[in-house]
Amino acid sequence: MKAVSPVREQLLEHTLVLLGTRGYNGFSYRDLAELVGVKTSSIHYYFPTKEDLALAAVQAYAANIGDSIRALDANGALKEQVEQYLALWRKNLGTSRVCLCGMLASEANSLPQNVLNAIQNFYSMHEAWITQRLERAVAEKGVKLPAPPAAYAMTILGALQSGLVSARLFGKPCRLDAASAMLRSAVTPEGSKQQATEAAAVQS
Amino acid sequence: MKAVSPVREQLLEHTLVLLGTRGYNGFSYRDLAELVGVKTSSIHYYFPTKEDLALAAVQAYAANIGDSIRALDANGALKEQVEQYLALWRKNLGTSRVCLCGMLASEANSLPQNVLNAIQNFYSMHEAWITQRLERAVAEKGVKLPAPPAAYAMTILGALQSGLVSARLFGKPCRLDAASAMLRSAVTPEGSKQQATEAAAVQS
DNA sequence: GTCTATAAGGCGATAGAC
DNA sequence: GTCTATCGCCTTATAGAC
Repeated sequence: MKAVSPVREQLLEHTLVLLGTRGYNGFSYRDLAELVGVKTSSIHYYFPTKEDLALAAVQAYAANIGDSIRALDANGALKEQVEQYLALWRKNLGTSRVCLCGMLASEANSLPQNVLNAIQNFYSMHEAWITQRLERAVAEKGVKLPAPPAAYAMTILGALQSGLVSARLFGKPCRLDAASAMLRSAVTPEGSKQQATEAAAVQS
Repeated sequence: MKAVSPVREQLLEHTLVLLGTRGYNGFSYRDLAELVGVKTSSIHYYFPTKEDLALAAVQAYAANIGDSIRALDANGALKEQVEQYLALWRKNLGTSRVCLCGMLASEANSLPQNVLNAIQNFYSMHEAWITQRLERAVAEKGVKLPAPPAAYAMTILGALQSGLVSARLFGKPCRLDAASAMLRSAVTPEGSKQQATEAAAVQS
């Protein structure tokens, strides 16, 4: 059991929020210091450079979400797994935050390679998870997909990422629904698809 | 025929590049001034504040893409229209740029409402265009979509936006292909779908 | 570990000469 | 229209006291 610094924890926690709301180029050590109630020099004690801070934030975020996703595997049913996975995405709605890795991915040109690698891992983890569920849906339920599982997983992840961004842009949480419905209906056999497609209808 | 300032044009042109590569918080008046070969004070002459510059950039970008999209309507065939539309997206590949409006959408918390409104219009224009093509595909070719046209259009636009971001993140242009294939196959009747789905296969 | 103090430079923006 | 000069503030980062 490793000792943890509560200040370091708070710095990391608030960095997750700042990165999700404003992005890497959108916040400063001063912003973070004021949120935590320390001086900027204290941040440098834990995270010598801003890039170090970003790397730690991405790793903490990915580890956190990774744990949540692995926890879903405990429950057997495919539909429930997907439903809980989508609930993880919905948690961002109404918070003016988007996925931290989606945010930083769009700032790729401002970030060092080690941070980009960590973001790539996050993307790959999600795509692998979705791909597996799609393959199970095909094998167990005879579902017909409009594309191969890996390719379809990529578009679904992209649609979810963009869904959060556009939900925030328009101030309409329902803008995530279309992407959610896409994954949901992909693991639902033809017969029982009625409710899913109706839920996917988006009011303009 | 309104007289145009060549300096203003150059400023706008380079701003489109800077916004697409680094984002709103990722470049400065100094960066822009050096690219154009003027002093920063000259930028303020044309665009008093950075927000003015961003608004003009979004409007120019949207007008430009809007013209390109409306030009597609001249050709009749649905498949060719979609192919040319996808070619517009592919133009970003290999340039380290993503869609300017996708980029700024992820920086929404740093932007004033009038800029956000312009970005929303850009999104709505794309979704309306895609929706119309999907509806035509359904009506004329009896295509079966996995979701209602408007909802499916939203996910496709999101997948394209995210496709550019992830293609740049991974340095793999093929990461846009899955999203492209999705729209392509949506306007292709069942029988002739063979090539489309094969093209969508993405190597990890 | 946290602070004060400061370095060294970048930021958007403005005044006023030419 | 474009420049020089400058303002006031913010930025990341470091040195060294406590």
